[in-house]
Amino acid sequence: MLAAMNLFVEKGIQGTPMSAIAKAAGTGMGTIYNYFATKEELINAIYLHIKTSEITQTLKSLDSNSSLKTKFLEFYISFINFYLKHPAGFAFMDQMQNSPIITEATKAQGLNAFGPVFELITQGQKEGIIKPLEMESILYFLAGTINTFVRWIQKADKNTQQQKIAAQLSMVWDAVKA
Amino acid sequence: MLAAMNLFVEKGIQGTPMSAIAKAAGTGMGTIYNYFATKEELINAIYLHIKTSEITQTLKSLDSNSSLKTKFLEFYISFINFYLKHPAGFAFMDQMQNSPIITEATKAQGLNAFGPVFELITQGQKEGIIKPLEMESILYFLAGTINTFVRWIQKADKNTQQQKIAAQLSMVWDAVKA
Amino acid sequence: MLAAMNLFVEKGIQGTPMSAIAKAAGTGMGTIYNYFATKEELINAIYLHIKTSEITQTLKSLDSNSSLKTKFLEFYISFINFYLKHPAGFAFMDQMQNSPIITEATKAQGLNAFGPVFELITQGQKEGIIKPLEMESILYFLAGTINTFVRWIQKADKNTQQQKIAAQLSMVWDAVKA
Amino acid sequence: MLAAMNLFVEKGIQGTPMSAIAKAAGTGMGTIYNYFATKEELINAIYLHIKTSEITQTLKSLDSNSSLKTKFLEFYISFINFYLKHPAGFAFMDQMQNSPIITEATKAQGLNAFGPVFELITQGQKEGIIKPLEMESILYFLAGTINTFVRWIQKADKNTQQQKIAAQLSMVWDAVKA
DNA sequence: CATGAATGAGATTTCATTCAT
DNA sequence: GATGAATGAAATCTCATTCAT
Repeated sequence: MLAAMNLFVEKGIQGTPMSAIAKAAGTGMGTIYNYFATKEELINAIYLHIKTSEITQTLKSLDSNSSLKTKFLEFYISFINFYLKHPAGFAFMDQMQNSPIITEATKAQGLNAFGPVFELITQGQKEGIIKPLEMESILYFLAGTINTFVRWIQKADKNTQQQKIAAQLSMVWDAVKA
Repeated sequence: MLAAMNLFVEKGIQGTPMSAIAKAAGTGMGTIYNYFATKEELINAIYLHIKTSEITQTLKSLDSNSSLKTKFLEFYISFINFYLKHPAGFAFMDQMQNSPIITEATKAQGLNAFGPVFELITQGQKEGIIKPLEMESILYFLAGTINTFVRWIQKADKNTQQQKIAAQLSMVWDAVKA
Repeated sequence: MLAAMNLFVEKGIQGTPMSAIAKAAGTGMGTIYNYFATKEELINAIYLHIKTSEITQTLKSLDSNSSLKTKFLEFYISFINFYLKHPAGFAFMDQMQNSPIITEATKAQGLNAFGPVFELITQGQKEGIIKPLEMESILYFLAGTINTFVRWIQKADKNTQQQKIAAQLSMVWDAVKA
Repeated sequence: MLAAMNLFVEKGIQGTPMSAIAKAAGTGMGTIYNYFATKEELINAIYLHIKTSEITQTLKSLDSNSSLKTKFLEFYISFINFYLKHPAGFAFMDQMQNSPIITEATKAQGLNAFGPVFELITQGQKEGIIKPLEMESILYFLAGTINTFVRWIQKADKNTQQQKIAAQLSMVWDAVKA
């Protein structure tokens, strides 16, 4: 899966034959097909793996004693850091986000992992700290900002990253705070 | 180009042979190749056409007498409405956003059209109305929010659209306002 | 189709890749697929072509002034001669007779051409010359005898063919005559 | 072998992977290869097994006190009944009859078992009851009629089978009788 | 002796592009 | 300038067979 992901990112889905994946992974092509019935199934598996890791990793770095605002921002930063640490994973997800290859079932499974984010926002709304808008409204808003932000700072000078993140956080928090 | 775009959206780039485009467009395959040297060139042309229309159309609906905040929000709404009116165009751009098929040259050309948005934001910053952040920081932020927002409300109930847009605007404005 | 048939007979269906057919036919592989959507469709087309020729050719050699018995035997001989003249065609049909590749539709179409044989036998039954059995009973009987007979004498010494045919006819006629 | 035969009949040789046979037989793939060196060897073994059973079973039902004509017809009926009782076996043989997979050696071995039929016909010829034609001429004739006949009545209404068999016997006997 | 994961050669099919008409 | 039949490289996927366990 790792070999496949890297190739998909580098050459595109289309530009990566299964034979190339097998070679990069050091196996035979048939072996891949023993685990993933089709190329699409392999792609979905990678998607789900990243989507799940995304949350799992992010949750680890959460300090449960912080204030809600701090927790929220930590969460947001965590996501950004996750993708900065895994640029290939980000590029893969970016490419796949709207691809018809990712099935609805996979997307639904991927969403499952996001329960903790729901809770945090709901809690903030109860406390009157976060705007009392529809959950989806807020989630899609945040997702959109993370996506373009990461795409941008990946290409930017490392020295300015902290400053850019601060700017981003200021916009994000003002956007959602009540 | 229209026939091609609709097919690309419906069946995917991969799933749309040039022969299908020719048939849908009511011409021969050779004719397409008289105007676009390759399939990729055709795709880039469509991309650029939409990107340009996006701005052209949006500028039309701008009332130059409004306050800066109103202008800004009108701009934002305009973008949303443009894509709501052209769902195939949106789906196409969404699909192509991170595709290696779109060349850097095309992307750069697409950016050219965005001069008026630059000016508006710069003006707002001078007046102390908009956060004094890097231009790109703000632009990517806005672009990200528009993208996921449109994708979401396209699928949503038409009756709730206005309310969702209002919610979105409240977040967007709070995010960028000084 | 001719190139394909010869290869199918020589190497078997399985043992004949489309690339080999293309090469033998002096075309590109894609060209074959412009006329036959799949390998199976090509095989069905060959089957139908032979089945149709079988009757067309046979009918030509029929003397309409002969007695019914003579006509019947001429018919029978004609079939045999057709296949002796086209051994590859025979081998192909022999191979395909019970193959699941040949669709029911193709078989039904192939049967259409056999109207004249039906008529001849019906006529013979009316005249009390041929056993008053079910039409299918007689047809399958005859078909079975032709099949194994041709397969046999193809391998046999040419000098004894006439004698073998005479023996066969004596059995066939005794079998069906009233 | 039984599991393999049933799958071959149902899905075709081509459509039956060794893994499917192993699963259906409740063993591992390797185990099959301990008994049959290749898939083709397995197929030849099945062929030979059926060919041998065909005669063995048929001989059992023979009444040695009957007249030669009766014996002959009993033989013929016996073959038909054997295949009606083993439709999968028939379908398998039908499919394999002219397949290049069955080796000449296997075919020759299969023929060995047919000694008793030879004798019966030779005896009939000596007694002047059966046409004094070449042995092969008669055998191929009979084989052909059995083949198409069984294929036909397998699909037919069970109630009419006896009547169809009677019709068939009348043709067969008239064909071979002196 | 049984097992079944691993293998990769090879088969079918697609489709961007060309070019004679 | 328009056309679409011809092309063949290249992609996905299958499966007989092996062999370490």
